[in-house]
Amino acid sequence: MSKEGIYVSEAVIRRLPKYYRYLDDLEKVGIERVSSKELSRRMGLTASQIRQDFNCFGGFGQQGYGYNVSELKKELIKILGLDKRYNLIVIGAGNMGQALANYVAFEKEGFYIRALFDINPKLIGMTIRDIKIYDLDYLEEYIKMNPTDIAVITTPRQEAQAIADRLVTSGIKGIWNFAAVDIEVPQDVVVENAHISDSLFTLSFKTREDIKLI
Amino acid sequence: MSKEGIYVSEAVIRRLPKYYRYLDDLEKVGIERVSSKELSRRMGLTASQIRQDFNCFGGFGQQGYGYNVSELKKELIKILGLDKRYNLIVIGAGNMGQALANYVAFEKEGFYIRALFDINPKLIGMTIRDIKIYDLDYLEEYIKMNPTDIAVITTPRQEAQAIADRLVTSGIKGIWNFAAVDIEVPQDVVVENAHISDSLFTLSFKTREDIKLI
DNA sequence: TAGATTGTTAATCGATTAACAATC
DNA sequence: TAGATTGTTAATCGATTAACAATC
Repeated sequence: MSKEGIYVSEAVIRRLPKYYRYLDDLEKVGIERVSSKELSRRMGLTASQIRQDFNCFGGFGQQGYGYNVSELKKELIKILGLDKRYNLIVIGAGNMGQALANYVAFEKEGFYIRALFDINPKLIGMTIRDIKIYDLDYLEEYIKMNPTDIAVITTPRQEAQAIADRLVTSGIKGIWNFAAVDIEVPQDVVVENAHISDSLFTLSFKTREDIKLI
Repeated sequence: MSKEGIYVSEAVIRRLPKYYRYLDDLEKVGIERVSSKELSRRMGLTASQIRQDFNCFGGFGQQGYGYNVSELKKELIKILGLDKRYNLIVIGAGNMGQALANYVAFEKEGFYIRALFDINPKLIGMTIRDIKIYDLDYLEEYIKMNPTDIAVITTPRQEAQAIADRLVTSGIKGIWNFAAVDIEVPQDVVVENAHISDSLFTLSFKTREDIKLI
């Protein structure tokens, strides 16, 4: 962990939440230690890969013993940034926006949805679990007054880029994008796509009987 | 396209829906032809990769011309299996299940949600856009009487594996899994995960300032 | 101590990129 | 025809896997 930063490939990043889930499960059933071999058996990865992945962030294991489950889980929490609290806003209070606002489990991990925004007059003023739905016009002013870490875009795809531009101008550095479109942002802004229709199309592709996966 | 099947890597598969989206956009703004170079500029891929990807499925282009947008889009529809209709059922009529049932756009691509299932007596009997919520006990009988292509799991994670087992026993071959857990199924059943909490954790990781992405 | 398992280096494998002949 | 761009082969790059010395 040099001071100049840790370099991590996308492939490793995608596996990190999965490690966290498995470690959490192991801890819940009371397992105290786990070897990379045992973890590889459970997760369907190779032991080599698991050790390589963890070693991006430092050596958390002990020769002859393996990894302490609780300790490793704690490390993963730190690595993923789940030891912090995040203020979220959701742009678009339709089906997906409301579903996210209703989903309480994110709070357990430190992600708090503080406000929703929409242009629909029928929605504006409503609350979901005490979370207010504001007029989209109020977006910039809201952000100015309320420090916000992550903005979630659940608008129709046509609106997504314009919203992203406004978010970027307002200083938002993390965008979780549910709109089925790739949005362009400056280098210092992180976009994570949750393209669920892409996921569905992938499934329909994989159910083709003439397709063999490599 | 040999009769023994097409072999496609996961990396290629993940790009297919993205190609489809971009081709759809190009068609919508009236662009008739596109070269791999132009498409690479728009999509942020290399032209080489685009040509390689398409050539998994056959040569759709023409030297000196490029690709005909509408034709290529049609090919992608066929490749992704979006020229067919799919009957879907959703297990779990909570936030996410209801949001999916309310999301009409999937129907335009051939995905029809036909029924929801839940154990909550307050939900059973309700309808969402004319889609009935059934008692989960009725799952097997429903599938027996109604040919179903894809089952969507939006239950709490603890229930997901048991549900998957029942779906597999009932002959379901495609599962779209929103539960934050990896489910085990026989080889001939396809699971596509929509692990949105993993996606959020990835975002929180990427917003760490000491992290450099490779 | 002996056995187990890590951290890490080296080897392999697969995916991406480059190059170019074929051809529209 | 000349220019453009594909389809495809070869070169490169990066990720995964294997191997093993270090050590608990």
